[in-house]
Amino acid sequence: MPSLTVENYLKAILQLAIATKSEWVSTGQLATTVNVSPGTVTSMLKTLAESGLATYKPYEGVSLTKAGRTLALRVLRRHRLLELFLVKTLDLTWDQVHAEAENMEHAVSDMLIERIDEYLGRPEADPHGDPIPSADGLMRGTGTDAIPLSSCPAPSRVRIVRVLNQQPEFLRYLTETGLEPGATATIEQNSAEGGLVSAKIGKKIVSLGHRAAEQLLVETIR
Amino acid sequence: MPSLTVENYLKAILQLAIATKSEWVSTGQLATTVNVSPGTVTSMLKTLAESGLATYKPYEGVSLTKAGRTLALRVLRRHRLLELFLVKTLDLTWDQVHAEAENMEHAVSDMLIERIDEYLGRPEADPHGDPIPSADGLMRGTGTDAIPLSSCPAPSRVRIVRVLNQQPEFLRYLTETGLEPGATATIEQNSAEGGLVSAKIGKKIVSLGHRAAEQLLVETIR
DNA sequence: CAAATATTTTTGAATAATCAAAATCGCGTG
DNA sequence: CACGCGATTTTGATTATTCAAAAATATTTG
Repeated sequence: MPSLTVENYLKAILQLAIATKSEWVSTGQLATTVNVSPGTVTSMLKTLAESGLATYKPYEGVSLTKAGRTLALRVLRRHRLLELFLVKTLDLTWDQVHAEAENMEHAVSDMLIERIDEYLGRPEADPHGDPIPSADGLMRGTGTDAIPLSSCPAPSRVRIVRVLNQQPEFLRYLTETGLEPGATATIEQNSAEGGLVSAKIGKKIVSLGHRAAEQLLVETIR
Repeated sequence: MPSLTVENYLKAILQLAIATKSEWVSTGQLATTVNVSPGTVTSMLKTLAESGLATYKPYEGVSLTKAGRTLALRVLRRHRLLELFLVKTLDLTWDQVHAEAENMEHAVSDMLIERIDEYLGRPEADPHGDPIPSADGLMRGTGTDAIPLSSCPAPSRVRIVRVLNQQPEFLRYLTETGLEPGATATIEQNSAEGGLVSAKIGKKIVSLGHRAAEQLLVETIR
């Protein structure tokens, strides 16, 4: 069984690969997200390569092998099901569950995860709208036609489907302003120059900088 | 924060101290329950002593300090609340939850445990009848007047309150025979010579060897 | 009470994960 | 195309946890 550390590296590689839309991930990126020094990453990459979990090309980067990807998806699945489970059973808020699931994801059995999946009715996404990989190791619809709020044309109506940033402060801000997955809003203004988007949500108008708006994926409706 | 390993040693010391009704625990006992070699235990005991979590006397054994005991009780509390939580929310059986909680107990925050405690209505015991230490670090009523089934006089009526052995096979056997906490039974026979106890539970008569009957704590009723 | 036995500690070594700092590599610019 | 800078890898060490086997200490027994 892979150690907690290995699981974390694999998960980080997968998530970076998805975020950057590139199969290969650099040592530096990994060092930052796993929060260790670059040298540590290098030696871990050799270990992963030896275990057949990743392909490592010095000075190039890493990519996951089939086995590595499967493992990483399993970790992600555990993480996301746990998040949703905690929200549903204990009413934790979506800004609390990420950190909690981060620890628990390495400590739960497949059997428990299966039970949770069943209990939750085989959900497709976690509280942030992130897709939950299926038990057979497939990443499901990555919010197929979802686009960043930052790139929505000025007069349009959208539904928020996913939030990419998991920082508690950010999430709490979204809750305050009503910008949660499932909510619908009308884009009133979107100026590239000013770098901000204004949307009417309920009766209020909310403005967000593009930096923040990029973290919200939405679907256009009607 | 104490490592997972340290937490496990502390928990084991506490449980052995309780089980043997002696403050001091020997290196050998610990080695067996933690499942490492005796030499490993010796070195860990020095570490625990240095951290102020235990008092170590070479060739004598260890005992927990106030700080060590508090920490150990917190681990036990997490373990037992998790067990009950899994049974209540996901319908796991009592023979499944021990192993699961064993892993999870090191990966959940105090906040989560508090939520679980609240959700469960501040329970006093886990599914095996083991008392749940309180949030302020006190071990509550250890089944005060409970005695081993093996020492129950022949004609008497008892209620099962606690099961000391957590092995899944044993627990499943108890479930099959109906010998679960809360159940009541009538002792029909108890012979020291034959080393077995027979009890009528519902309409059936169940016989148990003394070895097994020692693992069941009961209260005399009526 | 001394020899045999059991328990505990010491010793020497291994593994996993990490760091800081030195050495190396690769690429863009003048 | 050489130079230099930023990214990456190496090197040398450290910490935590573990083991097996040797040495030391306790305990039991004849």
